[in-house]
Amino acid sequence: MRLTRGFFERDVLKVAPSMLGKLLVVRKAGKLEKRLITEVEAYRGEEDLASHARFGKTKRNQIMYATAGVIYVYLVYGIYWMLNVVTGQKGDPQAVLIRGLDGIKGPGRVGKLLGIDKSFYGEDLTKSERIWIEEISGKIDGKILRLPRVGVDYAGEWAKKKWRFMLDRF
DNA sequence: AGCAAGATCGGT
DNA sequence: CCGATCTTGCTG
Repeated sequence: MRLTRGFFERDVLKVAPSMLGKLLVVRKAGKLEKRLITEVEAYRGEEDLASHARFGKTKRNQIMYATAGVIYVYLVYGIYWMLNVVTGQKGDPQAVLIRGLDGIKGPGRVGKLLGIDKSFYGEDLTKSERIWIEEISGKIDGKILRLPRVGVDYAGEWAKKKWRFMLDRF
């Protein structure tokens, strides 16, 4: 069953770990690509110096201030599309970066596999016909690891926060 | 207008 | 360790 608005409207530190073990579904060339989400990172508010929202609202990050459940994508290093989900209350910039799927490690590879590009910016996960997240039947066993976020050394103390979550056995 | 750096990855 | 490749946000 597809996740609805309420799931994403909670604080990002609640949403991020609860996205683990959910199924990311993307329609690609007419076929549905379904993968378990195994690793995510939380970015929380303008005060979070690791977040793109640290400069306040800009053209690139404006979607982070929108209603939860929409997608934030951006290009890093001129090559890789990063797939994020906006969370929390409207006006409060929060997002979850999807860093890994079952069998796919690394956010750059996730974007590449799923064919993510600029056209996904602002897509609504609760309504879209080509991308959404589903609850799976049954339970995922194993614990959730909490680790520091990757590639944000410039963020000082904020780089040390353990806002990266991953399923132990993947 | 110009520039340095980037929520990465693959090859040396 | 380094290059790829291009957008972004800051500086002047």
